[in-house]
Amino acid sequence: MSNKCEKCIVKKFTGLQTLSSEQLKCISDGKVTRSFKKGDVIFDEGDHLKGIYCVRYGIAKLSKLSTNGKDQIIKFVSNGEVLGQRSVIAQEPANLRAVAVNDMDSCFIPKNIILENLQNNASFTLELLQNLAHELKEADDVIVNISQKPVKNRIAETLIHLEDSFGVDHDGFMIIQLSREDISNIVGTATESCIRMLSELKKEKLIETSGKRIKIINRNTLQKLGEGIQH
Amino acid sequence: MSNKCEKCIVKKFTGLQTLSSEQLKCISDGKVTRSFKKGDVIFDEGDHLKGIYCVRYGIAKLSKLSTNGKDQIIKFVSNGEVLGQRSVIAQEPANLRAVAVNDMDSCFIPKNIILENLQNNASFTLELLQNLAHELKEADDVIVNISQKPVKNRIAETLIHLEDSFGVDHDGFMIIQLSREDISNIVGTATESCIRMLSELKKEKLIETSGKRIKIINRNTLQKLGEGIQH
DNA sequence: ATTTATATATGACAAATATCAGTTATCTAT
DNA sequence: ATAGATAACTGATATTTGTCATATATAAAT
Repeated sequence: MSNKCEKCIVKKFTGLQTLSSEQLKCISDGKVTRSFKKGDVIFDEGDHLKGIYCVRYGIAKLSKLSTNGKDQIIKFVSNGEVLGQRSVIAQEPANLRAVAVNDMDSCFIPKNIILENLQNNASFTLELLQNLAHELKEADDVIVNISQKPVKNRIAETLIHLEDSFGVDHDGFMIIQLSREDISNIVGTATESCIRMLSELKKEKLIETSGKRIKIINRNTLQKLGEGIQH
Repeated sequence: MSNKCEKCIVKKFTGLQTLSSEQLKCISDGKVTRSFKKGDVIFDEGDHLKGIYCVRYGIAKLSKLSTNGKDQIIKFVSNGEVLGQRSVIAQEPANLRAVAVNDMDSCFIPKNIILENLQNNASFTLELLQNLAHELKEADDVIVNISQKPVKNRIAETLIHLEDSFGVDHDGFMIIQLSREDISNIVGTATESCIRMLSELKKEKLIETSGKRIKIINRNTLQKLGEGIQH
């Protein structure tokens, strides 16, 4: 795996593609490759980030602690996506906590390089802008779903979304493996409720499980359920 | 009220401050002042926006229809704020519906002026970027609150937020007047539940009401309730 | 391989919220 | 000012979801 930014495939998925060769060289020289073990905290709510993390391999979850002590998962970030951009752009402390869902490799790009490009590189900034615009739309969707759909539908939707985002292995089980607690923290429900709903989905032959591993076996019905078309 | 952009006070609250005098002149010449009556739909989900709306006077609500037929209110936009920026930036159809909460005046700035500035005017783009970054943070907060706090707390928080955003009149009643249905669509609950909670807050002497008008009379306790400190 | 810890699962029950029905108040239009 | 329409309110009840207790399964550690 090359550690030259010019050759990194990740850049093609991010605003980094708009950086010039010299700039990429510069990042490449200054950058640090940071690896995290499953469960490691990449940054926490309130941290002052010194740069952004470009995920090369693995998955991170972004979450926020509620006053009731529950940790709401806001989104996942994986290969070719970027962590911490919002905070660096707004020059504010992180509003979310980032934790590695599995072992993870990332490139750390120092804040000053980002800020400099924000000043001088219009296409870079535009790219970030469209990134944020997309994230904002997704956040709006989450708000609607979480407030209007019953737990079971939200779980159905979450499973579809997780499969689409991270794919399945050779047996058809989803690549991403989350604890029941994580899933309940995505949909915003009690862990027991989440487990119950998964059991129902199993009984209804929409999914199969094997430990943490989950396989969708009736995608159509599950998807309709997630869209709230039927009970 | 001047209709020259160079002199418009609104520009100081928006990215428009970063436009040059010639650019402002250009917008001023090309722009259209658009007025809306209470309840008018400014744009709808799926509309292809031809520009953004800069609110000079009045308040608009942004909402999204759920599959269950309920309209989730995502946020409000008022004086000096901008409507439709996300869609124009992302060059996508609107993901939200915008409706005038009361009579409203706005300046319409055509898309091409925005897009051109996105290409050539780094400070303008940066300003928008920070705008979106802020909106994104707020959306994250909404997700956590709506999924983790009970209805009563969310209503308390909403009332505090509405008072802070739009202020009170000489009698201490909130300027913004929403229907009970609107309030329930902010917190994501049934209208009857919302009414019941407002009644409780009245009994507990945290608020007073007079028709649609609401006055906060024990801000401290209401705020603590909204923050989830106590039941 | 066996113990220990942690995660998953299920039942019984409590609490929160939604729904439905019906009443009263407020707004709107003539 | 009055009639009709719409919104606000309240009670009774159903449904959904959360909590607590406990059992079983899985993972981690010696």
